[in-house]
Amino acid sequence: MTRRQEIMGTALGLMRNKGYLNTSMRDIASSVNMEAASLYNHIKGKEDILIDTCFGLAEILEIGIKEVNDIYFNAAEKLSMAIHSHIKALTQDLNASHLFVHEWRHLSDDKRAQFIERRDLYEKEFRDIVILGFEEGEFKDVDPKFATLTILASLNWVGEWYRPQGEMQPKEIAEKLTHFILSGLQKN
Amino acid sequence: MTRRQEIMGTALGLMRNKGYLNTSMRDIASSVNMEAASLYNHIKGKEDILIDTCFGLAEILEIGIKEVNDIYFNAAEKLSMAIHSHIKALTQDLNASHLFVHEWRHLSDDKRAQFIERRDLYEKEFRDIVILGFEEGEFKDVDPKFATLTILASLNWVGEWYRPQGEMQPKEIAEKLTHFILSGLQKN
DNA sequence: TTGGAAAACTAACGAGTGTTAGTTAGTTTT
DNA sequence: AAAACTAACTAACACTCGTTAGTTTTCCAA
Repeated sequence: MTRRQEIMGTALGLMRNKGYLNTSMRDIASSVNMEAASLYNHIKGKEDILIDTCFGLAEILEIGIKEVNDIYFNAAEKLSMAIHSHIKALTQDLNASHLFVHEWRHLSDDKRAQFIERRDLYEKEFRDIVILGFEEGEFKDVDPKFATLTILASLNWVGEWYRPQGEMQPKEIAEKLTHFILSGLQKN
Repeated sequence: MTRRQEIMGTALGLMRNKGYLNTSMRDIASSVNMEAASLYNHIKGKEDILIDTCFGLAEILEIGIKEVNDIYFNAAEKLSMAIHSHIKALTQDLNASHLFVHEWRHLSDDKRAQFIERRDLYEKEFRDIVILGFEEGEFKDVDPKFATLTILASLNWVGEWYRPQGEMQPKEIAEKLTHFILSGLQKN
């Protein structure tokens, strides 16, 4: 592991605990036993951490959804695989997920605009699955925009309560979410 | 409207746009055309804004869920009313909702502990409805904890995309959410 | 063994932070 | 008329922030 990766990893942990703005370069530095100024031999600046993390996770998610839309045909199957891919990516690194879900707001204006654009595109890929399901006659005639936002809210919230040492593992979480989203709470 | 309310309202708007930590007392002051120091004639400090807002909304939500659990009997009906109450409270003041959903993390340690306690209690009231539904034989045998977290994630996310001037109004949103949560996406 | 890059250091800059102290003008109460 | 209160002000305190400049140490390939 390079020093850069060590710094990044430590920074992400701090930022998940205290928030991006509340984590100072001096906090990060002392956590890896160096001075704040020395960090600049490895990273360009504080925002680098946020940028790398947010866009890194965005890319993983994009690759995941594209794979799903390439390989599978049935909408329910697609949705299931998309949920599995999303949950796998989010639970892989909870520190990174926190930045991706919560702290992207603190990106500088242009980077934030780029991030939102890619986020909207990802949302659209999800929405297309919902629409496909309706066209196939498998899904109800719901408002696709509304349904997609609701689904993604549920998925992203997993990062808030999932614990790697807990009893529910990513695969099981994804299965339960898929079932819940497809068939709801009510019997019959 | 008192000067205090004016300051609070303005501060909440700024904090929703820029985040709590990124909003300085000087920002707030200049938005109400006074000096930062003068704010202290009306509020005790910056955290006052966060405390008042978070606990104020918490109380509204608590009253709502208690009313639901007092009046209604059927689990599906209870859930529907709880969702309506929650969405009504959240959409009433989007600026306050943002602080309630996102910025409570920046409360000082003891206040944050109090907040989490009340949040967990509210969650439990919701969970009891899910459990009741299963006992009544109306709901599926889902993991109540998991289901409740997923439901609340969907509800809280509404504050991110709801626009008062948009076409979907709180009542309709609540209805759609209820239907989605009860019966899911899939036909049959 | 040595030259040079990599990686650490110290010191400082300039800006911004929440908050307090002390003061003043205007209004209300006694 | 005197006292008290309200709400604004200026000035400053005591920090913290991200970052840069310049310097020294570490370490590895030639």
